[in-house]
Amino acid sequence: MQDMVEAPRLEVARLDAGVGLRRLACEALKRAITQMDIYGQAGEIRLDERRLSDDLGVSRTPIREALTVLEQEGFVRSVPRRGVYVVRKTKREVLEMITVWAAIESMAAGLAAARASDAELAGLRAMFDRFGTDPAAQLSEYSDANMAFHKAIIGLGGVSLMSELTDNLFVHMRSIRSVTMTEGDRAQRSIHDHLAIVSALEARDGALAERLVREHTMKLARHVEAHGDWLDGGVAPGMAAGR
Amino acid sequence: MQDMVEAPRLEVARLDAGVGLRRLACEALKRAITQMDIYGQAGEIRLDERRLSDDLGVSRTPIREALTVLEQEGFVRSVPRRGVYVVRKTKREVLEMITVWAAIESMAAGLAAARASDAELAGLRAMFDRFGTDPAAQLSEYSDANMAFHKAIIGLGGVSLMSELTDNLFVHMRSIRSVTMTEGDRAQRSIHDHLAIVSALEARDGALAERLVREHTMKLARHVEAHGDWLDGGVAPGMAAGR
DNA sequence: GGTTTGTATGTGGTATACCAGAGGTGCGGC
DNA sequence: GCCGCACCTCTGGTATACCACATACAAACC
Repeated sequence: MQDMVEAPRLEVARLDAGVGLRRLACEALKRAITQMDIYGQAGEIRLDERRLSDDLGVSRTPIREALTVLEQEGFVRSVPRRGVYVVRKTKREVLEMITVWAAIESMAAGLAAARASDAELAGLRAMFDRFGTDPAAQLSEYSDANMAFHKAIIGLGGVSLMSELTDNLFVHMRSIRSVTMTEGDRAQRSIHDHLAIVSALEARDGALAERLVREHTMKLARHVEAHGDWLDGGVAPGMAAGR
Repeated sequence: MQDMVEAPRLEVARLDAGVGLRRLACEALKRAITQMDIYGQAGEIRLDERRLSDDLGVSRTPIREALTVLEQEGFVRSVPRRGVYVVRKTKREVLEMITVWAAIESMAAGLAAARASDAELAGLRAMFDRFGTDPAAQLSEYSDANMAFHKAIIGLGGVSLMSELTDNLFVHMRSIRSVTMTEGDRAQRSIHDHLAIVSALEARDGALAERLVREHTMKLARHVEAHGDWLDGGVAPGMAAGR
């Protein structure tokens, strides 16, 4: 107004007050649940509200709100007057999640072929250089890279709702990644599929990309169909050996 | 025990004890929000927790939990220390919902072609006889029938997760059905598309059913793209004339 | 007269107290 | 010794009280 020269302003960091304990508690609980090997131990895993509020140092109210959110997202199940239990996904539910994932990601791939920029596709291809072509080395690390790849494709679709929906699915899938990584050459073939998908996207062949993505993901579904029986009541294979 | 004849028991409605006030409040609020014409009025629609708890006759705690659920489902937005507001979907968000819907339902149609029984498909075709072939008569009723048809297809896919996810989407879509029903012959063409989809399913042509469903739904997306500008800040057309 | 600051009010966030129902355990009767 | 009932305890559900923050209005000072 009075001049072009700005008065020397104190650049404070805008500390986001009001983030609320609910969000904090929710994230803490989700982290705790996802990194806990749910399938490693037998018996129902019950969450005690009072115990949680003691451990986290907040009252029961934010805990309850966080548990409500987690229940909506499918991580826990609250049975009235009994308590809230960590849910163990059944094989059928895992297969359903993979199917929905396939549906969404395949459409996202079709959209990405049309609207993604060349630079974005180049970035997608660059993801492979980051961890090399020997995925058998660090399975867990490869698992994360795998997830990142699929997330990236969905993001390239440009429909943020797809990213939101699949984010939840991926968090669920992460807890059963032990089954997705067995059979060492599966990872190798997975890489091959991924490269073919990137090539289809670069060729702007939406229909092909769509088909490849769907077939790739449904391949995982068939794998779980064949080797995922331990989900229904058994114990995770290889989990006893430790993380 | 003592006899086969049962003592005359009072069949009370089993006022769902244990379901909790949270569920009750949640459903009441969702009903109130969905049947309120969100786009008819200008300005932010704020929900006062104390007012709601007074009106519903329960304390603020179940109200807050219900609002948390509704926020997760995308009906309201809670900004800290300010209040909770009813969300108005932007045109972009509506388009995203339709896109996700198309992705899920098309895959469901492909699955349905393979796994639905003949009887189920016959029931699907029977849905058209229920309200005749003149959908222009009662638009709102046709809208519901339309939704029911698409829900049925998704149900026939056999993946219950798809039904759960799209149920939320459909509830959101319901509140903007005014735009989906404009252009009288759109409904006519919609019926035509639906019949073609049923025929493809009956022919067990999964790929065709998949393509038809996706094209049909994306037709709606293009319609919204063309005529849905009032979503971003305007007032719903035809809403002023009254319900 | 305009801007700034202080205060008051209202609203969401949190904590806590109370209530009700579901299991578990112990005691008594059979 | 075994079964059943009653009481107790533990836990989730609900209500309410309190607190912190945000906004708006008003007054005072520049």
